[in-house]
Amino acid sequence: MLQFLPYNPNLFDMSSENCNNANFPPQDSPESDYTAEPTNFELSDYFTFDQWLEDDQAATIFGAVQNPVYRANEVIESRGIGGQTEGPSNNESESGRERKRVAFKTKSEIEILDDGYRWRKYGKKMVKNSPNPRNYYKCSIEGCPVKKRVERDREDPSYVITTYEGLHTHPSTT
DNA sequence: CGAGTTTGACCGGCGC
DNA sequence: GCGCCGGTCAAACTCG
Repeated sequence: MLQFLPYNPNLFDMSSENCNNANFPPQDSPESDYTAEPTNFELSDYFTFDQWLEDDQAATIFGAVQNPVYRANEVIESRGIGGQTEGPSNNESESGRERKRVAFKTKSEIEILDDGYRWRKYGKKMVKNSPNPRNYYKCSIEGCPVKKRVERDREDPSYVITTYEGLHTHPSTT
């Protein structure tokens, strides 16, 4: 069962050795590090989460969280999927990179948050069981495979759910 | 004119 | 096989 973790800036401290620590981010919240007890958190159907991202590649994605906009909007939930290798030539080849997926749920009036990258919208769909459309974006940098989905929380439209997939092959544009 | 957006069409996976 | 659904494509369009 997943847990709701109160926002803790240390969670996103990518500059420290935390990135190489197997316990990063913490699986079990140390009592003193959080302002509230973790509570059960029921995910929407939109995402399935298996495990925390553990390697420093996560920093590429989590870098978005270090952006002031995200901090201001209080990241309340973030988890990643361990990538699955696909196709005949599996992992470690430069073309068949491991896929990573990370979702953020942020309280925000606007849906297009500045996360340091440029995005090109390529699709919009109404999804079942939600009154809100889902928007699809690709990173504008040529050759960069990163995509993201943006939609409003079906239960609380004041929240925006952003899902990143893939790893940037370039530094952020800001 | 180039870059980004809009929007209906198209496609593949999945359950029946 | 068929229909549903989520994801992507691409032509037309908008904007600076």
